[in-house]
Amino acid sequence: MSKEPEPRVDSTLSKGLAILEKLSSMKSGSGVSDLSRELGLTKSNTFRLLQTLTALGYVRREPDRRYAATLKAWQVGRSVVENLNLRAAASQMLLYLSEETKETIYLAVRDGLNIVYIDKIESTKPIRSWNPIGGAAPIYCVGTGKALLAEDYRLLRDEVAANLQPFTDRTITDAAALDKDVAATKLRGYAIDTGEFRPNVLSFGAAIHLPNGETAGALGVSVPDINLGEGDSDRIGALVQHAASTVSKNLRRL
Amino acid sequence: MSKEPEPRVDSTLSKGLAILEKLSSMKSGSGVSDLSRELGLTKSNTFRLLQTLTALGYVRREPDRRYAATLKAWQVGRSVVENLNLRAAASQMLLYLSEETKETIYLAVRDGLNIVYIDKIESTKPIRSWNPIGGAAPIYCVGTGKALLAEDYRLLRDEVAANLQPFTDRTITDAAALDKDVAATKLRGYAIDTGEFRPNVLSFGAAIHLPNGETAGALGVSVPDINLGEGDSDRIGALVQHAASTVSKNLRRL
DNA sequence: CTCATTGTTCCGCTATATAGAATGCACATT
DNA sequence: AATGTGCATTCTATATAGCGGAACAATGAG
Repeated sequence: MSKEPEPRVDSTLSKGLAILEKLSSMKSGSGVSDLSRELGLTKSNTFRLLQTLTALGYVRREPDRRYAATLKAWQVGRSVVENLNLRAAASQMLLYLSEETKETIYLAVRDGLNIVYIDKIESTKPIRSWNPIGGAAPIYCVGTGKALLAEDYRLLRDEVAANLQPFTDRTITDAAALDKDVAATKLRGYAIDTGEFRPNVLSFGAAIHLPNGETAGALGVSVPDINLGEGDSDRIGALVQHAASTVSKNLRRL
Repeated sequence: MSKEPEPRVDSTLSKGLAILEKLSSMKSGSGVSDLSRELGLTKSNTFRLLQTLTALGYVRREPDRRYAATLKAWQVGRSVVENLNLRAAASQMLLYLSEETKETIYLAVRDGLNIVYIDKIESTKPIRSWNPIGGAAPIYCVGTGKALLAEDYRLLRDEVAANLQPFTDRTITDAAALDKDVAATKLRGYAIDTGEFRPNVLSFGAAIHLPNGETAGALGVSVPDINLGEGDSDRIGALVQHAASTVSKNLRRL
């Protein structure tokens, strides 16, 4: 096996970010001792890093002497998304899809070999397909992901094909099937996931393009299979495709 | 002169976060040299920190060899907001409202087409308007709910309008009246419930916003109509509105 | 009043992050 | 081709920044 060059990481930075992540994921802050135990750091080390994070505004001391994450991390992260102001550009079409299908609508972008949901509208039907905003999924098994994969397939193929983990019994697990599926997606203009990530949850996705042809993201509809009647599949696919191309046109005007 | 405890900061951590912030604020990534120049760091230092950030998933190399922020920072920030303790941020203002009005004060968030009370302060007056913490109410007939409804009206209108159940003889039951009421709420800056959920129990509500304008929740005052004298309505409405905007500002500083 | 636990400070040592120079790459310009 | 420019990346010797551990303070419980 080829030896990876093994990236050199600054321990201070990674510990600091680990603390930040930990604090961000907790409802109410934590004390120094707890934190250090959970992260396997010494108390004094943890304390010092917390001081730094506090000075930088990422962490605040609660009146009860606990440490808690501030909204600064959120503001930083927000500016990342803002710089792709996709949400604004896509919101009307998400709404339209929601009204037309009454199912759960997602807006997603690619992040390496995953997709991340940056917006969604809940299904109004009792059975929901649940996925949080900010959640992630592998690019090769959900509708939005497959749409994005097809866009950059030459770039991504080898890396994706080398790592096809199964999530359900329908997940694509061999490169040949992947090739075929991507080709079908390109031909049809939108992607179909037949329950390849979550059992019995189907999804449809289509890509959104920037004016220069680059791929900006994808939107999709997620549907529990029992909600899907005869012919619904084609209808939803067409809706998704139309919505995505409309958003792409909107981006031109921005 | 008073000696400030002079916060001790870990330089590695602060430099790393500075890089992250910088990258997050740029539309398309940057090269090592540019970054180091803008931040006043050496190239090799910048390079090393970028390696670390990449290994931790906060930064990615674009195919054109530039470095760009991933959405990880955003995901971290997102979880801050999700775990954000609105109760803590709002508690002082709830108390203030309680002292000013002596009536029952509520803090609520939206959950689909209902609102859920996540905190309250009991009225000190003998006649109470009763609702438990954790209890729910339809979004279109109480003060806090109507404030939240007005925020996301485009998204919610059709669904809400399709299901207007009457609870009292004042409950809004047709879509036209709902439109009008929401418009009035928006104009006035706070919502009024004239006993539309419980007979003779009026309420007032105003929305709380995150720094980017997203709606975080709402707070409100509930008043039995016999407690309400001439002019009290305007006074309480103004108080509620002011309290909500103060909490919103608090969130900014968090 | 202990005793137990947490937050904070101090300090000497060494692993760590650093600066700066050297190397390697890609592409213009001649 | 040959040369030059600007970039990313690697190397290395050195100073110091960050580290662990233990001491100290401040709580709070029993």
